[in-house]
Amino acid sequence: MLLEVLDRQLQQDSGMPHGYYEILVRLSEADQSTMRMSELADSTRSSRSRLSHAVSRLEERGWVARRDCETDRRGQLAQLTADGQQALASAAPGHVATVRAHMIDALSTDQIQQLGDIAQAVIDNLGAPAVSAAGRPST
Amino acid sequence: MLLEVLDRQLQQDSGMPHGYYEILVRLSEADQSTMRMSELADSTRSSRSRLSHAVSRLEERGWVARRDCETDRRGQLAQLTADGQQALASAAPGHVATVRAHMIDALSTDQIQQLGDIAQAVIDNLGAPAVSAAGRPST
DNA sequence: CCAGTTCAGTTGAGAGTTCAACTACTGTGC
DNA sequence: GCACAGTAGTTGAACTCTCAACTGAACTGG
Repeated sequence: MLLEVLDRQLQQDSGMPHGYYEILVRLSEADQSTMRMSELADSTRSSRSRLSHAVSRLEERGWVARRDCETDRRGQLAQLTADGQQALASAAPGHVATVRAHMIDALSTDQIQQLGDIAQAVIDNLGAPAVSAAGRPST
Repeated sequence: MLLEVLDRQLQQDSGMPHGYYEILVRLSEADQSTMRMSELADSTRSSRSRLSHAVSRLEERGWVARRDCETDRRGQLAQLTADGQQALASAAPGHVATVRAHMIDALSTDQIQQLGDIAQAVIDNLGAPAVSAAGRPST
């Protein structure tokens, strides 16, 4: 719920779903502003399907262009366009501002540190166990 | 992203969007398992529109019934049905288990306490400021 | 009593996500 | 060389959410 609120704020602020935002960020960080679709999917932790749809929308907006991959004919490359860079540049400050305003500024330095540790602990735990709450002896 | 993962887990586990789950929970806690639509919307922090759609789906599944309000003819009452209680009962353990497995178990007692404090601080901060990150002097 | 406003809730369109096919290409083993 | 499995990516349907418009009912002032 806290999570939802933040998420919603982020989306509204930048005028795009933050999944899209992440795609643009990854691309902007990549060599030649270009990435393989699969890489992009993995690095944004989204399904291939989702990415495919998302890139289609971004393509419609002219922010990303698709090209064929020369070495693997199954492959597709997504490249950030000049317009896409523009869009990213104007969205980024809003994103950052919102996060700051709502989270960082609300917390003490200690709390930020703690939150980092907590997130890490949870993430570490996500991959492995999938434990049922029922049993769970000492282990 | 951490947030998304958790959210997705929750949804899958109980076989229903967790917004729906929350509706059922509120209703089950209410007197007569019945609430005014607006109350329900407020208490689940969802828009009236969203609630209206959601209750419609829940009604189709036979988990919730709508009735007219006797004192205010604009009003509608949502009531949890027997089937709805069933659905809730079978969903709840999964929900709880998932949260436990992925979050609670991963954290120390201190961290859980800290997380609570952090969430509270952020929430407290959400309502008021909406500060732009740029300026933000001492205030 | 009537116009104007506010409140309760619904509806429909548009957007994003997921899931389950599906196409097309690559790599492997015989 | 060929069947077969695996990989890359796309597509369409189903679902939920949001937003803006809309219906009906309840107040309020004159």
